[in-house]
Amino acid sequence: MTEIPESYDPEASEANWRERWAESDRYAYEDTDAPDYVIDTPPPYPTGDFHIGSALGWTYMDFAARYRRLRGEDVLFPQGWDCHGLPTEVKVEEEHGIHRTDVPREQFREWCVEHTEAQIESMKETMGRLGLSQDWSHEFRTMDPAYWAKTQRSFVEMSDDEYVYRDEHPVNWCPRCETAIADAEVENVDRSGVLYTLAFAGADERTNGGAHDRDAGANASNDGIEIATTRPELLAACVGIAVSPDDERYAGRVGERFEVPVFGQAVELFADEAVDSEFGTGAVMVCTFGDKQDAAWWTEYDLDLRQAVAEDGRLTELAGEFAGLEIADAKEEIATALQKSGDLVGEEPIEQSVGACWRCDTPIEILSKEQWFVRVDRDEILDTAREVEWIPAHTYQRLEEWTEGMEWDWVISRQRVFATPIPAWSCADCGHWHVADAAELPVDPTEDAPGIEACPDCEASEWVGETDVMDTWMDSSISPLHVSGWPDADFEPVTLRPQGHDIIRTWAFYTLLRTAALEGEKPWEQALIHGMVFGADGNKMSKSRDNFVRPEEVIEEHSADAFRQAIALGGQPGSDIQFQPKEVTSASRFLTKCWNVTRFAAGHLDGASDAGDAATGGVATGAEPTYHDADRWILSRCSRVAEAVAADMDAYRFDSALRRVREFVWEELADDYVELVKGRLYEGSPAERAAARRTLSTTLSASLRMLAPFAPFFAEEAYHHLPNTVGSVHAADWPELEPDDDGAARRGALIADVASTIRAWKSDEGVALNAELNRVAVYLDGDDGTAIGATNGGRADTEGADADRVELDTSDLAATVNAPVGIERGEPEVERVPVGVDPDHSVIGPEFRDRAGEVIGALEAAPPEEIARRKREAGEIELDTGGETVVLDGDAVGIETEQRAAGEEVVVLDAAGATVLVYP
RNA sequence: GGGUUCGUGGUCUAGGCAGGUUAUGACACCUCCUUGACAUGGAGGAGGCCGGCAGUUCAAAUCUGCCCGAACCCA
Repeated sequence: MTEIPESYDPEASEANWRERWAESDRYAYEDTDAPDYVIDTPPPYPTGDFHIGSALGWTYMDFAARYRRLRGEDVLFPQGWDCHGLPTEVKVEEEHGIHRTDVPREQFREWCVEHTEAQIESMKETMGRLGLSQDWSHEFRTMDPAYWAKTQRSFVEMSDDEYVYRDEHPVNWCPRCETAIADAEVENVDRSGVLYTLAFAGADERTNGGAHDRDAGANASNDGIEIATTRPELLAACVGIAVSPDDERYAGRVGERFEVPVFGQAVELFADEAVDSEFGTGAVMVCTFGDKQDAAWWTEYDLDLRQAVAEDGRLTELAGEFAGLEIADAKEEIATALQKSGDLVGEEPIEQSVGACWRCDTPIEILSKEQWFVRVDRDEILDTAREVEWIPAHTYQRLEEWTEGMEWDWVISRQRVFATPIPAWSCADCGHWHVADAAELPVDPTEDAPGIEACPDCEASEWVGETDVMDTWMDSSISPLHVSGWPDADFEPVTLRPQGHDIIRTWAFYTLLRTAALEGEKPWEQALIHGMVFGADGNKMSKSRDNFVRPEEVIEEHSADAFRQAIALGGQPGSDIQFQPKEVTSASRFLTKCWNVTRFAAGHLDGASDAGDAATGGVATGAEPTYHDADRWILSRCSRVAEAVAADMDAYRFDSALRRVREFVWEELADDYVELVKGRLYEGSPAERAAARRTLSTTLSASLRMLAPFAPFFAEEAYHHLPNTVGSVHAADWPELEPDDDGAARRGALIADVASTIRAWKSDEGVALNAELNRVAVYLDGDDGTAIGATNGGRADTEGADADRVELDTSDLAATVNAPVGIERGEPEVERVPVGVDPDHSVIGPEFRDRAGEVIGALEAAPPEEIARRKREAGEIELDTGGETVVLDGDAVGIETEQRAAGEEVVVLDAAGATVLVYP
């Protein structure tokens, strides 16, 4: 007998399989004729931390990947890394105690690469521990030249197609990172600020902006105006004042000019719908630029450009004596100056929402800069997005809302180092921009010369390489293209994009934009959008809340397989899930249960030549099996369960799929079937033992294969211990069992239920479960007798049903309950006392419509024995309802009975479909 | 302010699109049981105005409207 340990040791087993899988190419994509299933796996930013939220997304992908392999599809589950970005630069600066400008760009890049490689290793370690089955031969890193050559290629193509252009335009600017950032990288944060009310004096037409002439106001023909602002530090950038056109306070004053206090430039009042007259005084100052609204007005009203904030977040020369101050200090000093000059007329605290850099939380400024942009074609993006199947469907609306709100084109240039170089040069003489040719890529224009000599505009031949680099989303948003072999291979949408709902507006959005622009195609067939993971207290996991759980901790305490199941059962994909340690506990108990069943089965199957091949259900060489109803029943159940689980998996309902597998294995296979066949396995004839063995082998093998996507380590371990299996469970096929005849399955189900009813009764009575009983008699109920007789075709009459009852095979049942079992005809020799009625609402409701309530009331009010008598004698039931007589078909009413034994020696039990008399 | 999702025993969750038996399961709790795979087991029990109010309907956890509450996204 094969050594099969008494208990399952997940730690040893998982370590073992992890190693063996790593050595094999088990999960490698094989380009065969089978349908492809290609996952556009998220390339995470290599922070070094693969947290529980990531684990959620990746276990979903792994469930799908493993399931599809069992279905025989060619699965490509690659893994990429979105390497470029500021956080790495900052880390490297810290590690080496330098500023990035202190060393050559090439040196700095090298350090970033080294750092990133270490972070990637750490995350791969966690991925391995979780049992993820990526195909590492398809790993990609956006920092590798082979990859960023593709990013550059996409830039060049989009430049040729005029999606990419260079222009001066207001952009979001992070003063700390000192780079432009895209709308998607701006997050609104709530903070308390101060709302200042400032007095602007009326200004004479002749007054000239910039002159510090406080007397100008005094001579002006118009009155002053009070405006409200939270940003007095931007006064130097003030280029206008706006009011609502409906605001009566300012009726007729549009066009008047005012003098900006302290700084003295003159600005004009204009009216615009966008002004909220409820806010402050109803008059707001317009700066270049306080916010996006200012930028919009700047364009619409052709206002001056006064840039008061520099790239480093300090005030410019425009701010005169305040130049060089940082925003916060400038705010205070200018407020003080306003107070001194008497122009500060009010201050009050206010809660406001300000845009901040999502990487460092620093409030952003809007600066007008010459940058590279990608044109945002909202219609094209949404048309593309609508071709994708979004799971769940409502996640599309997130994308739609975001897309429709896009006002600015996507700024893709970044003033950083560790990123994909923008493949362009400018002419030193005339400033003409030359974008690289596709054949030159990859290229670093800070080091390489362009492929052309003379400037096509001015014939000069001195070129300045672009030092700006690309937004990292330019790298990651071509991931489906990269994965499918672009640009060498023709692009076809990949199967699945799995990602969290938090990056719909970024990764999903940009990928749709880029695939549509480059290939005129949708990037993927399906987008599976998952939720976030919350801690035990119901809040989003965070270190500060101390509700943080690391996947490694859970794996160490229980196992990766238990963790994966807990994730699957946490809720349906798409919803946020709360991490439940109790689900992990429950999952590891299930594994113990499975282990014990496997151990039991292995003991009976080992060396048994009649057990068949579990993997294929192939023909065995030993005794020809004689199947019992119990065998046919569990085979039929197993077949149905495999179909239902597959349907769930196809719909990405991992929660439901795993629940089905568990219920089947635990309740039906272990609790019922195994109990039913023990007798046969121990002391049956060779033929009936062979049937039990083969059935056990088939159903257990099928169960392990269904469990394999969720608990890959356990399934592999158990599968290897199960005799007659060949190779890895992960290389097996999805269970497809011959559907058995319905009648036998129903008879088996009845036997299982009777056994379980008697087991429950024994337990209740405090009788040992293997205690011998004198005799058991099973009386089939009318309805189920009919159902069981279905093999005879049509509705069974008494004879048919009886004939079938004789066929009901009781040997398994007898062995299980440890008593001779008889199938009896007719009614049991016991008192059946009607105790209630069970009206069929779906019949009575539609028939009697608004009188249904009365009918049911009358039914329930009448004595049950009377109803039962009428039903029995007439086949229909006459009832008085409020003076009116109605007639019900007898079939519309079930009679609830309690059954009492005539003699004291008999116990009457109700099973589903039968009445069971136990003679103890 | 706009959008989306969600409110089901103590906790978490299924069911809701296609209205119709006793509302699913897990964890915790209580009682009983060592039987030849398993006490990390088995059998049973208690615990629910399915957020609230209206409406539609013979019939609502399920459909509709409003309200209350929560989370996320956007402004």
